[in-house]
Amino acid sequence: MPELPEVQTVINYLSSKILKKEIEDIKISNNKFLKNINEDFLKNIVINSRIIKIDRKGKYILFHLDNDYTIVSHLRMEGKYRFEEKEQEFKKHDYIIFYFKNNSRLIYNDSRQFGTIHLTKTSELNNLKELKKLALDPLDEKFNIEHFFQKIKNKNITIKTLLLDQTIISGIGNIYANEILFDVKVNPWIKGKEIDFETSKKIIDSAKKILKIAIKNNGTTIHSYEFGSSKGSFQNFLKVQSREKLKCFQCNEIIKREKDHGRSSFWCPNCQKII
DNA sequence: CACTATGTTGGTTG
DNA sequence: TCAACCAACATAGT
Repeated sequence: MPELPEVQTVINYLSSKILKKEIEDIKISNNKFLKNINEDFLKNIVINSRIIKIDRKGKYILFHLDNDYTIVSHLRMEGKYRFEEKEQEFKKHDYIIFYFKNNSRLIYNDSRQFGTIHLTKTSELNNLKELKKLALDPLDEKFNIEHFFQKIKNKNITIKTLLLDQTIISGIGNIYANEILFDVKVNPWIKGKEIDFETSKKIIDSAKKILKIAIKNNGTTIHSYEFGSSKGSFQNFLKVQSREKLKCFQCNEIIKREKDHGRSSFWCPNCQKII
């Protein structure tokens, strides 16, 4: 489900619901999400604690507890959180339940079971292997275009695939990679080594712009992404993603779709020429 | 029914 | 080190 805008939307949603609530119990019906901990250890640390802050690094959600531990959650394709004020029917693929007082609860649901959960000391957060290797995301004020350019300039793989590499730039996934490249009129099949500094700057500027607008729209719901039970609205503004065989809004050319490293690239062959 | 697709990423292979 | 491929899994669409 999530790229940066969707993850940020989930964080905004949860922050309005669960901060400072005492966690009284956890029920886990599927252990496979727990990566560097077992169920007993997670329960030991989390029960009786409170989540005091929720933020993210790249697409990883960070639940900071009041006891110097942080839960690190990645939603991968289908992970979802929802908060319930009052008990309701469980849904298929509800796998982890955090119980607060008054029967309110936070539920983690993940139909494809790809999601991951790590637990680490907050002070050692940046030593976690998964976070350590992540690049900054383009909305981070410390994001450095020169650094980005250095990482792509010798690469013999496509700019589309490079934008998906979280060690080069974090937060971008398939939808926004396609949309950003359309926005800057760069063909997705151009190799990293063919991109000059000016173009890489344009790409980053566009990434900032598009990710911000997408956050304002609560993300993009194409298949199943939702926060709580609400959906995003950025799908109404997509220019190429999921528009195969439809006319380009800019020039009426037919939008193409082809796989690049197993992921669908969508582009307008007229607007996005090969250099 | 068989086959392909899907907002991800890690491990393996050459 | 780099790039290609496949795996994890459920579900919807052709």
